[in-house]
Amino acid sequence: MRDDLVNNQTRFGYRFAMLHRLQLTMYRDVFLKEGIQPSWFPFMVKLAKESRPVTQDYLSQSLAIDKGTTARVLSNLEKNGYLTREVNPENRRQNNVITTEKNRTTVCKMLPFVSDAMNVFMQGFTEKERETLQDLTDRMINNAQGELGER
Amino acid sequence: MRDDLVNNQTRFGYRFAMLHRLQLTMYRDVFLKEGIQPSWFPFMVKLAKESRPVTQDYLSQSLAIDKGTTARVLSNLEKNGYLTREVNPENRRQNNVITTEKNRTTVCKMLPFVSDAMNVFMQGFTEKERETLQDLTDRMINNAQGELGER
DNA sequence: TACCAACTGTTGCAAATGCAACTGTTGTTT
DNA sequence: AAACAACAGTTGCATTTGCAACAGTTGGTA
Repeated sequence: MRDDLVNNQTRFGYRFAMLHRLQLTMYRDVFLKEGIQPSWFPFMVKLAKESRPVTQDYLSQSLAIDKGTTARVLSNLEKNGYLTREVNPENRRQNNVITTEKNRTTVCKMLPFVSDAMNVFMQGFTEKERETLQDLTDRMINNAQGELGER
Repeated sequence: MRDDLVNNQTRFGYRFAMLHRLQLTMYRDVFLKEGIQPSWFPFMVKLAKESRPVTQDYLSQSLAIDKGTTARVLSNLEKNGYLTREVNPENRRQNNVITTEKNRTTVCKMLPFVSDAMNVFMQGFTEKERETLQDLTDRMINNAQGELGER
């Protein structure tokens, strides 16, 4: 082992990727059994939380997911009845994307599984530690989105 | 906005995924310009740190990446001269995977870019906060790997 | 020895994903 | 008004990825 090769700073990249892969592994099966593709979920949750129509561009930007990918995922979600899309009459370049009740219901049904997975990750964490983690991760996301937004 | 729909616990899943996507966006270009596929990097780093041959199964398990994916990534890395593979004579099911000097050199060349990206994420973080983040993320990874390893 | 289960790696398949090129729409400038 | 740039979304392409089926190897058991 050559510990000098990779310092703690760079290892955060590895940690982010690991956490992402591990969580996917943890609930992929449950999602697929419910007919939900894991790639759908970020969009489903984001939409469920919105009370008014949003554009695809908004979803793409706020989730940091490519607009092409977004277009295809939304197309699948529409086919499966989780959302409706219609051209915005005031700006015919945009689509008004709106959640259905089916989407909200399904999201509520799936959230406990995510919560369970998160409990595995945070086994042995104090309430204080969970709060700290929340604070640090949210700040990192804001920092990164701020930087990328400037380009 | 319906904040009651998704509590803070479940939002950690979203945060992990966001951090992962954001970091990829941040240095994908730099990697590709150097002829490195982002998917190669975890394997390159892991191998560079090992002084003795490892199996594909070890890499797959320790990185939480599917063994099929591992086989294909390693095949590409071999073609590009970043590692050598040979059947282990003592157990002909296994491959001895060994880093080349080219791999170590390239990893060292790329690490500063990762480090820069991490600095963006942790803008405004105190040294103490970085240490806390390291502690919390490492514990989460251990928790999750422990759980998944039991299956 | 013969059989069988576990192990290790490979490959077919389907789905995901970023990029770039493209279409159509809107807004700005001359 | 005409030309052009910016915007929003779609699609072709190449790459990635997990799962499952498979092949070869090893170890244990009858």
